[in-house]
Amino acid sequence: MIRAHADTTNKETIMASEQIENYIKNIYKLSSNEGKVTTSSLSEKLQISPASVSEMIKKLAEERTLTHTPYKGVELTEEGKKLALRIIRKHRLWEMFLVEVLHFRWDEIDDEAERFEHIMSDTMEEKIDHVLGHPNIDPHGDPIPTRDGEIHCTMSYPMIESHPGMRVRVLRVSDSNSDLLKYVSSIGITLNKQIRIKQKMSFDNSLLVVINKKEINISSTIAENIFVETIEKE
Amino acid sequence: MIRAHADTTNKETIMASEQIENYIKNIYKLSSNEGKVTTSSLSEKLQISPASVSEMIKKLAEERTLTHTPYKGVELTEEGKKLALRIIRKHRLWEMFLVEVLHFRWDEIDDEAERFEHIMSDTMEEKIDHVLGHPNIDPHGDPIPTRDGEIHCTMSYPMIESHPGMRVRVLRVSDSNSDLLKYVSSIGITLNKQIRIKQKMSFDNSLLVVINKKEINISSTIAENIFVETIEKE
DNA sequence: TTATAAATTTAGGTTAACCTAAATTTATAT
DNA sequence: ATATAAATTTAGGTTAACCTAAATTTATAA
Ligand SMILES: [Mn+2]
Ligand SMILES: [Mn+2]
Ligand SMILES: [Mn+2]
Ligand SMILES: [Mn+2]
Repeated sequence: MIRAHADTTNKETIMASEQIENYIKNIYKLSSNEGKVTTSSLSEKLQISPASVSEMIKKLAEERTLTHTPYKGVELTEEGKKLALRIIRKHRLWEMFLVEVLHFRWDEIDDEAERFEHIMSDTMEEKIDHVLGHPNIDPHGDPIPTRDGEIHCTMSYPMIESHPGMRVRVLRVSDSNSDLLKYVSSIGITLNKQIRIKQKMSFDNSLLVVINKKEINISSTIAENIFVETIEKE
Repeated sequence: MIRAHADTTNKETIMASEQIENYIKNIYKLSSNEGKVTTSSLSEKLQISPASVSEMIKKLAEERTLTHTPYKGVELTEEGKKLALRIIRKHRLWEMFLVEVLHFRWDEIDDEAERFEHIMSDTMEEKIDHVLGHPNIDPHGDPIPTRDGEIHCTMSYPMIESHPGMRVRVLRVSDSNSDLLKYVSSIGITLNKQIRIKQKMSFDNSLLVVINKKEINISSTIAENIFVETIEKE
Protein backbone atom coordinates (compact mmCIF):
# COMPACT_ATOMS: atom_id res chain seq x y z
CA MET A 1 0.00 0.00 0.00
CA ILE A 2 1.13 3.49 -0.72
CA ARG A 3 0.30 5.83 2.08
CA ALA A 4 0.27 9.54 1.44
CA HIS A 5 2.28 11.70 3.79
CA ALA A 6 -0.33 14.18 4.86
CA ASP A 7 -3.88 13.41 5.86
CA THR A 8 -5.31 11.68 2.83
CA THR A 9 -8.58 13.49 3.37
CA ASN A 10 -8.69 17.25 3.11
CA LYS A 11 -12.28 18.44 3.00
CA GLU A 12 -13.22 17.22 -0.48
CA THR A 13 -9.78 16.64 -1.99
CA ILE A 14 -8.29 13.19 -1.75
CA MET A 15 -4.51 13.07 -1.71
CA ALA A 16 -3.17 11.72 -4.99
CA SER A 17 -0.83 8.74 -5.01
CA GLU A 18 2.70 9.09 -6.33
CA GLN A 19 1.76 7.43 -9.61
CA ILE A 20 -1.29 9.60 -10.11
CA GLU A 21 0.83 12.67 -9.51
CA ASN A 22 3.22 11.52 -12.21
CA TYR A 23 0.34 11.09 -14.66
CA ILE A 24 -1.00 14.56 -13.89
CA LYS A 25 2.35 16.28 -14.13
CA ASN A 26 3.19 14.65 -17.43
CA ILE A 27 -0.22 15.37 -18.93
CA TYR A 28 0.38 19.01 -18.08
CA LYS A 29 3.81 18.99 -19.67
CA LEU A 30 2.65 17.25 -22.83
CA SER A 31 -0.25 19.63 -23.25
CA SER A 32 1.92 22.72 -22.89
CA ASN A 33 4.49 21.34 -25.32
CA GLU A 34 2.43 19.58 -27.96
CA GLY A 35 -1.05 20.86 -27.26
CA LYS A 36 -2.99 17.62 -27.45
CA VAL A 37 -2.44 14.72 -25.09
CA THR A 38 -3.22 11.24 -26.34
CA THR A 39 -3.09 7.85 -24.71
CA SER A 40 -0.07 6.93 -26.78
CA SER A 41 1.91 10.08 -26.10
CA LEU A 42 1.39 9.59 -22.37
CA SER A 43 2.21 5.91 -22.66
CA GLU A 44 5.43 6.82 -24.43
CA LYS A 45 6.37 9.47 -21.88
CA LEU A 46 5.59 7.43 -18.78
CA GLN A 47 6.86 4.15 -20.22
CA ILE A 48 3.63 2.45 -19.24
CA SER A 49 1.55 0.33 -21.63
CA PRO A 50 -1.26 2.09 -23.52
CA ALA A 51 -3.77 -0.24 -21.89
CA SER A 52 -2.71 0.80 -18.40
CA VAL A 53 -2.69 4.44 -19.34
CA SER A 54 -6.17 4.12 -20.77
CA GLU A 55 -7.40 2.60 -17.53
CA MET A 56 -5.84 5.32 -15.43
CA ILE A 57 -7.29 8.01 -17.64
CA LYS A 58 -10.74 6.60 -17.07
CA LYS A 59 -10.16 6.75 -13.34
CA LEU A 60 -8.83 10.31 -13.40
CA ALA A 61 -11.79 11.40 -15.51
CA GLU A 62 -14.19 9.90 -12.98
CA GLU A 63 -12.63 11.89 -10.18
CA ARG A 64 -12.67 15.01 -12.39
CA THR A 65 -8.95 15.64 -12.54
CA LEU A 66 -9.28 15.70 -16.31
CA THR A 67 -11.83 15.40 -19.11
CA HIS A 68 -11.61 12.53 -21.54
CA THR A 69 -13.09 12.23 -25.02
CA PRO A 70 -12.70 8.52 -25.77
CA TYR A 71 -10.37 7.81 -28.69
CA LYS A 72 -9.52 11.52 -28.86
CA GLY A 73 -7.50 12.69 -25.91
CA VAL A 74 -7.49 14.26 -22.47
CA GLU A 75 -7.40 17.73 -20.98
CA LEU A 76 -6.76 18.66 -17.35
CA THR A 77 -9.51 20.44 -15.47
CA GLU A 78 -8.69 23.60 -13.53
CA GLU A 79 -8.29 21.42 -10.48
CA GLY A 80 -5.92 19.15 -12.39
CA LYS A 81 -3.82 22.01 -13.69
CA LYS A 82 -3.47 23.43 -10.22
CA LEU A 83 -2.26 20.09 -8.94
CA ALA A 84 0.19 19.74 -11.82
CA LEU A 85 1.71 23.15 -11.19
CA ARG A 86 2.07 22.37 -7.54
CA ILE A 87 4.02 19.20 -8.32
CA ILE A 88 6.18 21.03 -10.85
CA ARG A 89 6.84 23.72 -8.26
CA LYS A 90 8.01 21.16 -5.76
CA HIS A 91 10.18 19.45 -8.36
CA ARG A 92 11.91 22.64 -9.41
CA LEU A 93 12.32 24.06 -5.94
CA TRP A 94 13.92 20.83 -4.90
CA GLU A 95 16.26 20.84 -7.90
CA MET A 96 17.32 24.34 -6.98
CA PHE A 97 17.88 23.27 -3.42
CA LEU A 98 20.00 20.30 -4.47
CA VAL A 99 22.25 22.56 -6.52
CA GLU A 100 22.45 25.55 -4.19
CA VAL A 101 22.61 23.87 -0.83
CA LEU A 102 23.85 20.33 -1.42
CA HIS A 103 26.14 21.17 -4.35
CA PHE A 104 24.80 18.65 -6.81
CA ARG A 105 25.53 19.29 -10.48
CA TRP A 106 22.64 20.16 -12.80
CA ASP A 107 22.90 16.79 -14.52
CA GLU A 108 22.49 14.83 -11.28
CA ILE A 109 19.29 16.26 -9.91
CA ASP A 110 16.35 15.21 -12.04
CA ASP A 111 16.03 11.65 -10.73
CA GLU A 112 16.25 12.84 -7.15
CA ALA A 113 13.59 15.49 -7.73
CA GLU A 114 11.39 13.02 -9.60
CA ARG A 115 10.92 11.10 -6.36
CA PHE A 116 11.01 13.95 -3.93
CA GLU A 117 8.30 16.03 -5.59
CA HIS A 118 5.75 13.54 -4.18
CA ILE A 119 7.18 13.37 -0.70
CA MET A 120 7.66 17.03 0.07
CA SER A 121 5.12 18.45 2.51
CA ASP A 122 3.68 21.91 2.01
CA THR A 123 5.56 23.10 5.06
CA MET A 124 8.80 21.94 3.58
CA GLU A 125 7.98 23.52 0.24
CA GLU A 126 7.67 26.82 2.08
CA LYS A 127 10.84 26.45 4.09
CA ILE A 128 12.88 25.57 1.03
CA ASP A 129 11.39 28.43 -0.92
CA HIS A 130 12.35 30.74 1.93
CA VAL A 131 15.89 29.44 2.34
CA LEU A 132 16.44 29.89 -1.41
CA GLY A 133 15.03 33.42 -1.37
CA HIS A 134 11.97 32.67 -3.54
CA PRO A 135 13.73 31.76 -6.77
CA ASN A 136 11.74 32.01 -9.99
CA ILE A 137 13.76 29.66 -12.14
CA ASP A 138 15.27 26.24 -11.52
CA PRO A 139 18.87 25.23 -12.31
CA HIS A 140 17.95 24.50 -15.93
CA GLY A 141 16.25 27.85 -16.38
CA ASP A 142 12.72 26.45 -16.16
CA PRO A 143 10.24 28.73 -14.39
CA ILE A 144 9.10 27.81 -10.88
CA PRO A 145 5.33 28.26 -10.54
CA THR A 146 4.13 30.25 -7.55
CA ARG A 147 2.23 28.54 -4.78
CA ASP A 148 -1.06 29.55 -6.30
CA GLY A 149 -0.29 28.38 -9.77
CA GLU A 150 1.14 31.38 -11.63
CA ILE A 151 3.89 30.49 -14.05
CA HIS A 152 5.93 33.10 -15.91
CA CYS A 153 7.72 31.80 -18.96
CA THR A 154 10.76 33.71 -20.14
CA MET A 155 10.84 34.61 -23.82
CA SER A 156 13.50 32.44 -25.36
CA TYR A 157 14.00 30.51 -28.56
CA PRO A 158 16.15 27.48 -29.48
CA MET A 159 19.70 28.49 -30.35
CA ILE A 160 19.39 26.57 -33.62
CA GLU A 161 17.28 29.48 -34.89
CA SER A 162 19.92 32.11 -34.22
CA HIS A 163 21.92 33.66 -37.07
CA PRO A 164 25.62 34.32 -37.66
CA GLY A 165 26.76 37.58 -36.13
CA MET A 166 24.31 37.47 -33.28
CA ARG A 167 25.28 37.53 -29.64
CA VAL A 168 22.91 35.54 -27.49
CA ARG A 169 22.46 34.73 -23.80
CA VAL A 170 21.58 31.25 -22.52
CA LEU A 171 18.29 31.33 -20.60
CA ARG A 172 17.38 27.67 -20.44
CA VAL A 173 18.73 24.23 -21.26
CA SER A 174 16.41 21.29 -21.73
CA ASP A 175 16.68 19.00 -18.72
CA SER A 176 15.42 15.92 -20.51
CA ASN A 177 18.80 14.27 -21.01
CA SER A 178 21.41 14.27 -18.30
CA ASP A 179 24.26 13.35 -20.65
CA LEU A 180 23.42 16.35 -22.77
CA LEU A 181 23.52 18.56 -19.67
CA LYS A 182 26.85 17.11 -18.67
CA TYR A 183 28.29 17.73 -22.12
CA VAL A 184 26.84 21.21 -22.34
CA SER A 185 28.52 22.30 -19.14
CA SER A 186 31.78 20.61 -20.15
CA ILE A 187 32.06 23.01 -23.10
CA GLY A 188 31.54 25.98 -20.82
CA ILE A 189 27.83 26.63 -21.28
CA THR A 190 25.91 27.62 -18.15
CA LEU A 191 22.83 29.75 -17.61
CA ASN A 192 23.36 33.39 -18.57
CA LYS A 193 26.52 32.60 -20.52
CA GLN A 194 26.94 34.81 -23.56
CA ILE A 195 27.63 33.18 -26.89
CA ARG A 196 28.54 34.67 -30.25
CA ILE A 197 27.28 32.86 -33.33
CA LYS A 198 30.00 32.80 -35.99
CA GLN A 199 28.69 30.51 -38.67
CA LYS A 200 25.90 28.12 -39.50
CA MET A 201 27.09 24.99 -41.29
CA SER A 202 24.73 24.25 -44.14
CA PHE A 203 25.64 20.58 -44.48
CA ASP A 204 24.52 19.48 -40.99
CA ASN A 205 22.93 22.59 -39.46
CA SER A 206 25.56 22.72 -36.74
CA LEU A 207 26.74 26.06 -35.39
CA LEU A 208 30.21 27.47 -35.04
CA VAL A 209 30.13 29.63 -31.91
CA VAL A 210 32.46 31.44 -29.53
CA ILE A 211 32.23 30.69 -25.82
CA ASN A 212 34.79 32.05 -23.37
CA LYS A 213 36.83 33.29 -26.34
CA LYS A 214 37.09 29.75 -27.72
CA GLU A 215 35.57 28.55 -30.98
CA ILE A 216 33.38 25.49 -30.66
CA ASN A 217 31.14 23.57 -33.01
CA ILE A 218 27.69 22.81 -31.63
CA SER A 219 25.60 20.07 -33.22
CA SER A 220 22.07 20.82 -34.31
CA THR A 221 20.66 18.46 -31.69
CA ILE A 222 22.38 20.38 -28.95
CA ALA A 223 21.48 23.73 -30.47
CA GLU A 224 17.82 22.67 -30.41
CA ASN A 225 18.01 22.06 -26.67
CA ILE A 226 19.64 25.32 -25.64
CA PHE A 227 17.26 28.25 -25.38
CA VAL A 228 18.54 31.78 -25.70
CA GLU A 229 17.60 35.42 -26.01
CA THR A 230 19.21 37.86 -28.44
CA ILE A 231 21.56 40.48 -26.95
CA GLU A 232 23.02 41.92 -30.15
CA LYS A 233 21.47 41.58 -33.57
CA GLU A 234 24.58 41.62 -35.75
CA MET B 1 3.50 -0.36 -7.84
CA ILE B 2 6.26 0.99 -5.68
CA ARG B 3 9.38 1.52 -7.66
CA ALA B 4 12.66 1.81 -5.85
CA HIS B 5 14.75 4.83 -6.65
CA ALA B 6 18.05 3.21 -7.52
CA ASP B 7 18.54 0.17 -9.67
CA THR B 8 16.53 -2.48 -7.95
CA THR B 9 19.24 -5.02 -8.70
CA ASN B 10 22.65 -4.59 -7.14
CA LYS B 11 24.72 -7.74 -7.63
CA GLU B 12 22.86 -10.02 -5.21
CA THR B 13 20.96 -7.50 -3.13
CA ILE B 14 17.46 -6.58 -4.18
CA MET B 15 16.32 -3.11 -3.20
CA ALA B 16 13.79 -3.28 -0.38
CA SER B 17 10.43 -1.57 -0.76
CA GLU B 18 9.45 1.26 1.55
CA GLN B 19 7.21 -1.02 3.59
CA ILE B 20 9.87 -3.66 3.95
CA GLU B 21 12.33 -1.02 5.11
CA ASN B 22 9.85 0.04 7.78
CA TYR B 23 9.54 -3.55 9.00
CA ILE B 24 13.30 -3.97 9.16
CA LYS B 25 13.94 -0.70 10.93
CA ASN B 26 11.28 -1.36 13.54
CA ILE B 27 12.40 -4.91 14.15
CA TYR B 28 15.84 -3.51 14.86
CA LYS B 29 14.47 -0.91 17.24
CA LEU B 30 12.28 -3.37 19.12
CA SER B 31 15.11 -5.83 19.49
CA SER B 32 17.48 -3.22 20.90
CA ASN B 33 14.86 -1.92 23.32
CA GLU B 34 13.05 -5.04 24.44
CA GLY B 35 15.33 -7.81 23.29
CA LYS B 36 12.79 -10.15 21.77
CA VAL B 37 10.64 -9.25 18.78
CA THR B 38 7.29 -10.97 18.45
CA THR B 39 4.58 -10.79 15.82
CA SER B 40 2.34 -8.87 18.17
CA SER B 41 4.93 -6.32 19.26
CA LEU B 42 5.67 -5.54 15.62
CA SER B 43 1.99 -5.48 14.80
CA GLU B 44 1.48 -2.99 17.61
CA LYS B 45 4.39 -0.80 16.56
CA LEU B 46 3.60 -0.73 12.84
CA GLN B 47 -0.17 -0.58 13.33
CA ILE B 48 -0.62 -3.48 10.93
CA SER B 49 -2.70 -6.58 11.72
CA PRO B 50 -0.88 -9.58 13.23
CA ALA B 51 -1.90 -11.65 10.23
CA SER B 52 -0.22 -9.29 7.79
CA VAL B 53 2.86 -9.04 9.94
CA SER B 54 3.07 -12.81 10.12
CA GLU B 55 2.93 -13.02 6.33
CA MET B 56 5.61 -10.42 5.87
CA ILE B 57 7.85 -12.14 8.41
CA LYS B 58 7.61 -15.33 6.40
CA LYS B 59 8.67 -13.46 3.29
CA LEU B 60 11.58 -11.70 5.01
CA ALA B 61 12.76 -15.00 6.44
CA GLU B 62 12.73 -16.54 2.96
CA GLU B 63 14.96 -13.81 1.61
CA ARG B 64 17.20 -14.15 4.69
CA THR B 65 16.76 -10.68 6.11
CA LEU B 66 15.82 -12.31 9.38
CA THR B 67 15.43 -15.68 11.03
CA HIS B 68 12.06 -16.80 12.24
CA THR B 69 11.18 -19.43 14.83
CA PRO B 70 7.44 -19.92 14.28
CA TYR B 71 5.33 -18.92 17.28
CA LYS B 72 8.48 -17.62 19.01
CA GLY B 73 9.86 -14.52 17.35
CA VAL B 74 12.30 -13.06 14.84
CA GLU B 75 15.88 -11.91 14.78
CA LEU B 76 17.59 -9.89 12.06
CA THR B 77 20.51 -11.51 10.24
CA GLU B 78 23.76 -9.57 9.88
CA GLU B 79 22.51 -8.43 6.49
CA GLY B 80 19.25 -7.28 8.04
CA LYS B 81 20.97 -5.38 10.83
CA LYS B 82 23.17 -3.59 8.34
CA LEU B 83 20.14 -2.53 6.36
CA ALA B 84 18.35 -1.36 9.50
CA LEU B 85 21.28 0.79 10.57
CA ARG B 86 21.50 2.30 7.15
CA ILE B 87 17.86 3.33 7.27
CA ILE B 88 18.27 4.72 10.78
CA ARG B 89 21.31 6.65 9.62
CA LYS B 90 19.35 8.22 6.80
CA HIS B 91 16.47 9.04 9.13
CA ARG B 92 18.67 10.76 11.69
CA LEU B 93 20.86 12.58 9.21
CA TRP B 94 17.75 13.92 7.58
CA GLU B 95 16.30 15.03 10.92
CA MET B 96 19.51 16.87 11.64
CA PHE B 97 19.38 18.49 8.25
CA LEU B 98 15.80 19.62 8.74
CA VAL B 99 16.72 21.30 11.99
CA GLU B 100 20.09 22.77 11.04
CA VAL B 101 19.44 23.86 7.48
CA LEU B 102 15.69 24.25 7.12
CA HIS B 103 15.06 25.45 10.68
CA PHE B 104 12.37 22.97 11.59
CA ARG B 105 11.72 22.46 15.28
CA TRP B 106 12.63 19.11 16.84
CA ASP B 107 8.97 18.24 17.28
CA GLU B 108 8.16 18.68 13.57
CA ILE B 109 10.72 16.42 11.97
CA ASP B 110 9.91 12.80 12.67
CA ASP B 111 7.08 12.42 10.14
CA GLU B 112 9.13 14.06 7.43
CA ALA B 113 12.10 11.82 8.13
CA GLU B 114 9.87 8.76 8.28
CA ARG B 115 9.11 9.16 4.59
CA PHE B 116 12.44 10.54 3.48
CA GLU B 117 14.59 7.76 4.92
CA HIS B 118 13.37 5.54 2.08
CA ILE B 119 13.80 8.06 -0.70
CA MET B 120 17.28 9.33 0.04
CA SER B 121 19.93 8.07 -2.35
CA ASP B 122 23.36 7.07 -1.09
CA THR B 123 24.85 10.08 -2.85
CA MET B 124 22.50 12.37 -1.03
CA GLU B 125 23.24 10.67 2.28
CA GLU B 126 26.88 11.54 1.71
CA LYS B 127 26.27 15.13 0.69
CA ILE B 128 24.07 15.78 3.68
CA ASP B 129 26.56 14.15 6.02
CA HIS B 130 29.24 16.39 4.55
CA VAL B 131 27.24 19.62 4.72
CA LEU B 132 26.43 18.87 8.37
CA GLY B 133 30.07 18.12 9.21
CA HIS B 134 29.58 14.41 10.01
CA PRO B 135 27.35 14.76 13.06
CA ASN B 136 27.20 11.84 15.46
CA ILE B 137 23.90 12.58 17.12
CA ASP B 138 20.52 13.67 15.79
CA PRO B 139 18.40 16.57 17.14
CA HIS B 140 16.96 14.34 19.87
CA GLY B 141 20.36 13.10 20.98
CA ASP B 142 20.07 9.71 19.28
CA PRO B 143 23.31 8.39 17.80
CA ILE B 144 23.75 8.44 14.02
CA PRO B 145 25.24 5.14 12.82
CA THR B 146 28.24 5.39 10.50
CA ARG B 147 27.92 4.33 6.90
CA ASP B 148 29.30 0.92 7.68
CA GLY B 149 27.04 0.23 10.60
CA GLU B 150 28.91 1.36 13.70
CA ILE B 151 26.69 2.91 16.33
CA HIS B 152 28.03 4.54 19.48
CA CYS B 153 25.52 4.93 22.25
CA THR B 154 26.15 7.61 24.81
CA MET B 155 25.93 6.55 28.46
CA SER B 156 22.80 8.13 29.80
CA TYR B 157 19.98 7.21 32.14
CA PRO B 158 16.37 8.41 32.52
CA MET B 159 16.14 11.53 34.65
CA ILE B 160 13.53 9.83 36.81
CA GLU B 161 16.42 7.87 38.35
CA SER B 162 18.36 10.95 39.42
CA HIS B 163 18.48 12.05 43.08
CA PRO B 164 17.95 15.36 44.86
CA GLY B 165 21.10 17.47 44.96
CA MET B 166 22.43 16.17 41.69
CA ARG B 167 23.27 18.33 38.72
CA VAL B 168 22.65 16.57 35.42
CA ARG B 169 23.04 17.34 31.74
CA VAL B 170 20.40 16.41 29.12
CA LEU B 171 21.87 14.06 26.53
CA ARG B 172 18.77 12.71 24.84
CA VAL B 173 15.01 13.13 24.75
CA SER B 174 12.76 10.39 23.50
CA ASP B 175 11.44 11.35 20.06
CA SER B 176 8.41 9.08 20.21
CA ASN B 177 5.87 11.78 21.04
CA SER B 178 5.95 15.14 19.36
CA ASP B 179 3.70 16.81 21.93
CA LEU B 180 6.10 15.75 24.63
CA LEU B 181 8.98 17.25 22.67
CA LYS B 182 7.06 20.48 22.21
CA TYR B 183 6.30 20.69 25.92
CA VAL B 184 9.82 19.82 26.93
CA SER B 185 11.29 22.66 24.90
CA SER B 186 8.61 25.05 26.14
CA ILE B 187 9.93 24.63 29.69
CA GLY B 188 13.44 25.40 28.53
CA ILE B 189 14.88 21.93 28.14
CA THR B 190 17.16 21.39 25.16
CA LEU B 191 20.08 19.05 24.56
CA ASN B 192 23.03 19.76 26.86
CA LYS B 193 20.93 21.88 29.18
CA GLN B 194 22.03 21.57 32.81
CA ILE B 195 19.40 20.80 35.39
CA ARG B 196 19.60 20.70 39.17
CA ILE B 197 17.39 18.18 40.93
CA LYS B 198 15.89 19.74 44.04
CA GLN B 199 13.38 17.25 45.27
CA LYS B 200 11.64 14.02 44.42
CA MET B 201 7.92 14.03 45.24
CA SER B 202 7.03 10.75 46.87
CA PHE B 203 3.29 10.90 46.13
CA ASP B 204 3.56 10.92 42.31
CA ASN B 205 7.27 10.43 41.61
CA SER B 206 7.50 13.84 39.96
CA LEU B 207 10.67 15.92 40.26
CA LEU B 208 11.17 19.48 41.40
CA VAL B 209 14.07 20.81 39.36
CA VAL B 210 15.81 24.07 38.51
CA ILE B 211 16.22 25.03 34.87
CA ASN B 212 17.50 28.48 33.85
CA LYS B 213 17.26 29.49 37.51
CA LYS B 214 13.54 28.72 37.59
CA GLU B 215 11.90 26.00 39.66
CA ILE B 216 9.74 23.62 37.67
CA ASN B 217 7.89 20.44 38.48
CA ILE B 218 8.47 17.61 36.03
CA SER B 219 6.01 14.69 35.92
CA SER B 220 7.32 11.17 36.17
CA THR B 221 6.25 10.42 32.59
CA ILE B 222 8.36 13.26 31.30
CA ALA B 223 11.26 12.41 33.57
CA GLU B 224 11.22 8.90 32.14
CA ASN B 225 11.68 10.27 28.64
CA ILE B 226 14.55 12.63 29.31
CA PHE B 227 17.96 10.98 29.43
CA VAL B 228 20.79 12.59 31.30
CA GLU B 229 24.33 12.16 32.59
CA THR B 230 25.49 13.17 36.05
CA ILE B 231 27.69 16.26 36.29
CA GLU B 232 27.74 16.71 40.04
CA LYS B 233 26.86 14.08 42.58
CA GLU B 234 25.51 16.26 45.35
C1' DT C 1 -3.43 -31.71 34.44
C1' DT C 2 -6.63 -30.05 31.85
C1' DA C 3 -9.49 -26.19 30.25
C1' DT C 4 -9.51 -21.72 28.83
C1' DA C 5 -7.16 -17.66 27.07
C1' DA C 6 -3.74 -15.44 24.29
C1' DA C 7 -0.64 -15.36 20.47
C1' DT C 8 0.29 -16.81 16.00
C1' DT C 9 -0.42 -18.64 11.58
C1' DT C 10 -3.23 -19.98 7.59
C1' DA C 11 -7.17 -19.38 4.46
C1' DG C 12 -9.59 -16.64 1.59
C1' DG C 13 -10.52 -12.00 -0.11
C1' DT C 14 -9.63 -6.83 -1.56
C1' DT C 15 -7.31 -2.96 -3.93
C1' DA C 16 -4.08 -0.21 -6.79
C1' DA C 17 -1.35 -0.39 -10.54
C1' DC C 18 0.52 -2.79 -13.68
C1' DC C 19 0.60 -6.39 -17.93
C1' DT C 20 -0.70 -9.04 -22.68
C1' DA C 21 -4.05 -10.24 -25.96
C1' DA C 22 -8.36 -9.34 -28.14
C1' DA C 23 -11.90 -6.23 -29.66
C1' DT C 24 -13.24 -1.84 -31.23
C1' DT C 25 -12.83 2.65 -33.25
C1' DT C 26 -10.57 6.04 -36.17
C1' DA C 27 -7.25 7.30 -39.83
C1' DT C 28 -5.02 6.55 -44.40
C1' DA C 29 -4.06 5.09 -48.84
C1' DT C 30 -5.44 3.23 -52.93
C1' DA D 1 -15.50 3.83 -51.00
C1' DT D 2 -13.25 0.32 -48.96
C1' DA D 3 -9.47 -2.22 -47.06
C1' DT D 4 -5.77 -2.12 -44.24
C1' DA D 5 -3.17 0.03 -40.52
C1' DA D 6 -2.82 2.51 -36.27
C1' DA D 7 -4.64 4.01 -31.96
C1' DT D 8 -7.48 3.07 -28.24
C1' DT D 9 -10.23 0.53 -25.16
C1' DT D 10 -11.84 -3.69 -22.88
C1' DA D 11 -11.14 -8.32 -21.02
C1' DG D 12 -8.78 -11.16 -18.19
C1' DG D 13 -4.74 -11.90 -15.31
C1' DT D 14 -0.62 -10.80 -11.91
C1' DT D 15 1.66 -8.94 -7.73
C1' DA D 16 2.51 -6.57 -3.30
C1' DA D 17 0.57 -5.41 0.73
C1' DC D 18 -3.06 -5.19 3.20
C1' DC D 19 -7.60 -7.18 5.73
C1' DT D 20 -11.06 -10.47 8.63
C1' DA D 21 -12.22 -14.90 10.17
C1' DA D 22 -10.89 -19.52 11.20
C1' DA D 23 -7.51 -22.82 12.68
C1' DT D 24 -3.58 -23.94 15.27
C1' DT D 25 -0.10 -23.61 18.79
C1' DT D 26 1.59 -22.03 23.26
C1' DA D 27 0.81 -20.06 27.85
C1' DT D 28 -1.81 -19.75 32.26
C1' DA D 29 -4.65 -20.67 35.92
C1' DA D 30 -7.89 -23.52 38.44
MN1 LIG E 1 7.83 11.91 -9.98
MN1 LIG F 1 14.77 21.30 -14.08
MN1 LIG G 1 9.67 5.18 7.24
MN1 LIG H 1 15.35 11.56 16.18
